Amino acid sequence: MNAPDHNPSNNETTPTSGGGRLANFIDEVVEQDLSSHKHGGKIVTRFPPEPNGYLHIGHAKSICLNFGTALKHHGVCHLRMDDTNPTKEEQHYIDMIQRDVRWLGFDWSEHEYHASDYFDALYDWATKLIEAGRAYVCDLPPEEVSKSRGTLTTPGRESPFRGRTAQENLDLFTRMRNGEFPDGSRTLRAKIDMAAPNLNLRDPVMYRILHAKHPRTGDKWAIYPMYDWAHGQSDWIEGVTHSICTLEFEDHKPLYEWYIDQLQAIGVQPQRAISKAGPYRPRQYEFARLNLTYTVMSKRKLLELVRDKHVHGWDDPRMPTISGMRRRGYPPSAIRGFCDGIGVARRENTLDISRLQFHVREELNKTAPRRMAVLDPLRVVITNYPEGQTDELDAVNNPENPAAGSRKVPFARELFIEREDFMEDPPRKFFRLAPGREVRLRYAYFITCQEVVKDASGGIQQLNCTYDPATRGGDAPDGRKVKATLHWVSAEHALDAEVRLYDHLFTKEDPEDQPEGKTYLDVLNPDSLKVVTHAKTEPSAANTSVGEVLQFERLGYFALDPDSDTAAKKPVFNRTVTLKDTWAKVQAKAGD
RNA sequence: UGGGGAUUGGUGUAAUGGUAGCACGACUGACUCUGGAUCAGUUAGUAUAGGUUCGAAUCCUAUAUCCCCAGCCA
Repeated sequence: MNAPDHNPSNNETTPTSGGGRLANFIDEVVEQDLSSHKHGGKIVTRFPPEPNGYLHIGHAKSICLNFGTALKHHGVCHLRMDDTNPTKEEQHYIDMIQRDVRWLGFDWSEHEYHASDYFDALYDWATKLIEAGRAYVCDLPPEEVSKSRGTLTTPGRESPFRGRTAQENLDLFTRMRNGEFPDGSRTLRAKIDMAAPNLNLRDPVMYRILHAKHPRTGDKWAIYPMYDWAHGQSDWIEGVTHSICTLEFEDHKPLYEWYIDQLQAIGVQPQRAISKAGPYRPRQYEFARLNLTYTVMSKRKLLELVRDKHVHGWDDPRMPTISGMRRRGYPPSAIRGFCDGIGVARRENTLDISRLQFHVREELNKTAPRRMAVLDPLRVVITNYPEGQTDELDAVNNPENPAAGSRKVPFARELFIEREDFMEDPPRKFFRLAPGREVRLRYAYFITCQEVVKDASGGIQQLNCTYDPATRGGDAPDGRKVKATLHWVSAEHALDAEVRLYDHLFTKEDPEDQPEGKTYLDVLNPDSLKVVTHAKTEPSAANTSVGEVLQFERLGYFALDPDSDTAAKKPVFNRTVTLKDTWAKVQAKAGD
C-alpha cells in the first residue's frame, strides 16, 4: 500500500511521492492546508459510495485517492454509505462494498459511517432552517416543480407555497415526517433563488416523502434527505476536511456552501473530530472520473447488463467491477498500481484498457507460479521413446523468483502440444514446429517432426516426432540451438480443465458513442467469452486454490474460478490476461 | 441564446514566467529454455489567432472544440 513516506523538504526532483503514487493537485491543497495549520493539521477524507450497486474500477480510483491522500498525509479516511434513497439501496450492496474496499487493501478501522446515522441531526437542522425562514414546505406535484424550475436559459417561477409562515411549515414538515402524506405530495425546499443561473440554487428539494423501508433505519422515516442536504452535512459532522468528489458535482458546490453558511448563521456547529482549530467547515474538491476503453462505467448501465443477463452477474470477469476483476484474477496491488499511476486531474480522460493490463502483468509476472497447459491439443507421438515409460522432469516454478522452487512434470511417449505451435507450411518468421524441424519442449527434450498424420478430410491428426535423449532437461550438450521452445503436457497424465477466455465486453472503444437510435447494447461483443471445455493441464495444476492465479507458460495468466469442482478434479480457469504476444503482432502485420 | 469546467505526443500525466519531462503504447536492437521477462535506444506534444515580456504551456484578448447542469437520483 502507499507508504506515507512523503518528505516535502527534499523531493524537488520527483513527481511522485508516497510509495510511487503520483502527486496531484489535491495533494498540493492538502500540503498547503497542513503548512498553514488549517484544521489543526488534521486531514480527514471519506469514500462515500451509494449502496445501490457494486463498486467498479472508477470507484477504485476514488478509493485510492481518498485513502491514499489520508495515508500519505497521516490523516484518516472514513467509509461512509451514502444511504439516503431506500428505494434503490440494499444491505447486500453495503456488504459487497465493504468486502471490495477491504480486498483492495484499505482499512477504515472504526471509521464506518452512514448518512442515515445523521437523519435525526439533519431533521433537527431542517426545522431550524424553517424557523429561520430559509426552507418551506411545497405542495407542488413533481411535474409542477419541474415546470416551474425554468430552463437553462430562463429563470424559474417561485412556488405559490414559498410564503408560508414558519409555524405552518413546521406543522406540515412534522406531518410529512409522521407519514401523513402520500409519496410525492409534498417536499421541503430550501428558499434560495428561483432566478439563479445555477439550477441547483433554484429552491432545491431537501426532503421528499418516501414510504420505504430503509436497510438501517427500517420504517422510522417517511421522509428522506436529498443528496445535497445530506452529503455536506455528513462531511461536516464527521470532521471531513477534504471532501473529494467527481466533476459533475461542481455545480453543487455553491449549494454545499450555502447549507453550511445558513447553518453557521443560525449558530449550528456540529461536534466534530477537529480539535480547537477555530471554526471549521469541510471543503469540496472535484476531480475527473475514470473512463476506460471498451467498457462502460455507469452503475445504471452495469446494473442493466446484469439484470438483462448480458453478463453472468456483477462479478462476471468481463465486468469492470472490483468483484469481476477479482474473479478474473487481477491482483489488488495491480489495481492500486494502476490507480496510483494514472494521476488525478480535472480534465476528462479515457485510459486505454491495456494500461490496466500492463499493471496486471507486471504484478503477476513477479508472483504467479508457472505451469503448463494446452488449450487446443494436438497429439504428438515420440516414436523413439519407449512405450509405457514415464519420466519426471524438473520445471522451474517462477524464473522471476528462485525461492518459488521447482516441481516435477511427467513426460511420456504421447504428448499434447498447442495446435497453433505447428505449421505444415510455415511462413518465414514462424519459428515453431514444422516438418523436419527441431524445437525444444520446455524443460524436456529437443524433438524433431518426422511425419504429419492426417485424417480423411485432410485435418492434421497427429505428429510423429523423434526426440534426442541427450537433450534431457532442455539443453543440447553439443551446443546446438533451436529457434523455439514449446509448452506441452503428457497425454496420459494430463488433467482435463475448462478454460474461459475473455475479450472486451464491447467491440467499440467508446461503447456510449453511438449513432441515433443505437445504444451501447448494440455493440456488445458476441465473442467476449469463449469456453474451452477440454483443455489439458499438467497434473500439478490440480493443487490450485480458488482465486489463485497461475501462468500457463506462453499463454497467459489464469485464475481458478469458484465454479471449479476441486473434489472431482474438474478445474475451471479464467484467463486473467494473455502474455504480451509479439508473434500475434507479426501475424497481424503480415495479414494486412 | 444561461451557468460551471476543460484543452500538453496515440493514451495518461508533470512543468506554477526560465532546457517541454515521466509513464504506457508503438518502433529498433541486445539477451533469453516462455515470440514472456529483462536491458539499451528511437518515435511523437503545448487547440487556433493575436498581444505582453529579454524569455510564455504558464500572463492578457479573441476564437474553436469538448464535458457537466433543467430527478422528489447520487
